[in-house]
Amino acid sequence: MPEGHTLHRLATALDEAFAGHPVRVSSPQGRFAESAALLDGRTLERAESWGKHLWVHFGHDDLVHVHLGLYGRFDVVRDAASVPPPVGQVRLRLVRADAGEAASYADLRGATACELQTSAQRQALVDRLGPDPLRADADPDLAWQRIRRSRAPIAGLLMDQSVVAGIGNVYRAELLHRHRVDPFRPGASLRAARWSEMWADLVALMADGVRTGVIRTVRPEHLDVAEVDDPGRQSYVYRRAGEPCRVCGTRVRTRELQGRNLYWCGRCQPRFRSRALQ
DNA sequence: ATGACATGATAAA
DNA sequence: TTATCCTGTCATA
Repeated sequence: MPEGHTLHRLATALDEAFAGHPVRVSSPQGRFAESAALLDGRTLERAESWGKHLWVHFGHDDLVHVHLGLYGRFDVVRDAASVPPPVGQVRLRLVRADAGEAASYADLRGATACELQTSAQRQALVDRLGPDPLRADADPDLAWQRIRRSRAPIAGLLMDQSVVAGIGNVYRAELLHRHRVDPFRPGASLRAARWSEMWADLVALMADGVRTGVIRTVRPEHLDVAEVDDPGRQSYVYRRAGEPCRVCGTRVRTRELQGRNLYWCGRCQPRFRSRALQ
C-alpha cells in the first residue's frame, strides 16, 4: 500500500513509538547490519516523510532513509507484551530500549531503500521532489508550472515524483476519473482552474488516507453496498479492468503506460482532442 | 511446488 | 523501452 499517505502515517507511528527514546537498532537479515551497529542504542529524535520517502533522524547528522518501493512494509507495533523473534527477511528492526518488558518495535521488510544518509543527502533528494499534498507548506503552483509546460500525458506527469510527490498508481487513476480527465491528455492542455480542483481534491483524499490508512475515493452515492469485499476499499477504476464503471456502467479500460497499469473509463473520461489537431 | 502479480524507481540499451 | 531489485500473497498445479 505504499503511496504518500502510508509514509506519512508511518512517520507519525514511528514518532509515537520511539521519538525521544533510545532504540536498539539491528538488521536481522544482515543487509543493513553495519549501519544498524552504528545507530544501536542511540536516541531516535524524529521521523518525517516527503512523498514516498521516509527519514528517521538519530541526531549527529545520521538519518535512515527508507523507500518502500512496490512491496516494502514497515510494521510498527506499540507496547508489545514481548518482542517476537524476527519473521522472514527483516532488514531493519527498531526496539525501544528503555521500556522494560513491554516494548514497542518496528520491522522493515522488502524496502527498495534502507540506507544511512546525512541531512545534505536528504536535502539533495528532497530538492528533486515536487510538492507533497500532505505537507502544509506544499505549493501546488510548483506542480502546475511543470504540468502546463509539458506535452506528456497527464497520467504520466501525476506519477512523476518531481512533479507531485506521493501520488501512486491508485491515487493517479482515481483522481483522473473523479475529475473526468482523459489520462492521455497533454499536461499543457489542462487549465489552471482544473488543476486547482484536482489539487484540492488530492489534498482531501490523501488526508483521508492518512486518517484511515486506506485509499477511499468512491463517493457514497457510487459505493456498491452489495459488493462483498470491503466497501472501504472500493475504487472507481483502479484494478477494475473490464468491470462496469461505477458511474456510467461502461467497461473500465486498461493499458500499460510507462511500465505501469493505467485504468480509466472511456466514457467518463472521453478522449481529449486539441483544437490544433482539428 | 510454482508462477503471477503488486499502491515503485532506477540504470542501461 | 527493457531488465532488474526488493518480499509477500494469492491462485493454480
